[in-house]
Amino acid sequence: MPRNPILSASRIRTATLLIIDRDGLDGLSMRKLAAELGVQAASLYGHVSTKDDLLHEVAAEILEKVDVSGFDGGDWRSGLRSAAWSYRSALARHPNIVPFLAYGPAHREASLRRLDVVHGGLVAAGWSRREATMIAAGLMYLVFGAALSTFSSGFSEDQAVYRDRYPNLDKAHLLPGVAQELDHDSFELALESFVTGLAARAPG
Amino acid sequence: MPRNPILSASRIRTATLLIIDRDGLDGLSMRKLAAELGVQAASLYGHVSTKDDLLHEVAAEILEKVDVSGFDGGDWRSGLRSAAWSYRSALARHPNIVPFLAYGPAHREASLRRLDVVHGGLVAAGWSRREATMIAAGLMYLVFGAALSTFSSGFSEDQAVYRDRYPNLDKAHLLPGVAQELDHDSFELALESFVTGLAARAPG
DNA sequence: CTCCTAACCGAACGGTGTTAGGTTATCTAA
DNA sequence: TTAGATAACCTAACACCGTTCGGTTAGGAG
Repeated sequence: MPRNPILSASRIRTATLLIIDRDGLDGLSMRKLAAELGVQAASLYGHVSTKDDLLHEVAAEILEKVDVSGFDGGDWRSGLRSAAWSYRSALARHPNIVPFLAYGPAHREASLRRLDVVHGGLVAAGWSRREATMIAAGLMYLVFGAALSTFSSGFSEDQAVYRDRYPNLDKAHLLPGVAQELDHDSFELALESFVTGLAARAPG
Repeated sequence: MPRNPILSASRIRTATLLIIDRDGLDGLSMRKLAAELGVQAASLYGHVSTKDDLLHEVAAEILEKVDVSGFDGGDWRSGLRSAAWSYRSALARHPNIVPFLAYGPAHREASLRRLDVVHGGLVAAGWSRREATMIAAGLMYLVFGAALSTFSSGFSEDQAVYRDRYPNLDKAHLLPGVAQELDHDSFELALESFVTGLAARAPG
């Protein structure tokens, strides 16, 4: 093999995610990514077919960390809960890539594989195949919705603007520290309500 | 006034949405938009400050159609339900813009105004301010999550690929016609479960 | 009839993703 | 030891992008 490479698909993915986390999705360009790796932009194309493709690979890597093993033992409620929290924490770690994930999250290989496990667990618990599909879909709604409509990000504009304009709205979320806790508790409430509501019509 | 204008902010917004619906978010460029309006790209900047700004205006126009008036009379359950369905139908009409909406949906003027109404309705029904905030957040999770993780879009690749790979997954969603119905029913199940679960811990 | 000015245009700037073709360093084979 | 092969990177360019600058022009106001 001629010359030992300084680039690799994995190193490129890592640098990509680093830039996205630091500079946002719009802050990522192939030239900047190349510079980060000490290389010219064109060199990246020996390891990556396309910027879009690279982003999909990074997305897959993130979703690969989602753990649905909580579904194997125990009842479907705790399985659903642990899968949801695992999804949430995986996405919350890289909030800037979520708008990209919005291009069809349900169709990703890594996501489908996990949904398949969830589906299997639900059917094993007595739900019909169709119900299982719909419950899994509801899980995705919650997880991806929570990932992108967090209150905590970018709410720091001018608090005075909000004060008078929305008389009913709780202003607690304007404080950065509180916002994060509110995000967490809101997700918990939504998830628990979802599971409780499901249990009300559960089989067996 | 010299010369009667062929451009207007409203006409530009309409054409923008038309292109997004037809060609997707990536298919929108200022030059193409100008061509659609029979004009040069530079001319747009007399009516629009920035492409990003234009997209936000279009987003606002879409969200402006969301109706939360169902919250005024009746109990909080039906209010929540009607608001959720109104959100869903507004977003489902323009799925291609959803990835853009993912950049901080909770922070939009139009969205905040509606959330304020929802919040007020919940507090009037006896929920605490904090609970009301969290329930409204849960509503957003469901609505935006459903808007972007629909099963129905772009699932037509090669059905044979899916057949064997995900043994548990219900294959019903592979049929385009069924997919849309499945989306609808999944959202309904998630929403109803959410409301039912909430009711289990309702005040008054 | 003249002037003013809003509305649009032509051309350009810096930046983007991507490709074609050239260079170089190392490994293999003679 | 040397010749050739080739993987890995680079230089230069393409077409396109959002955006700005300085004209041009059409119509209403005096």
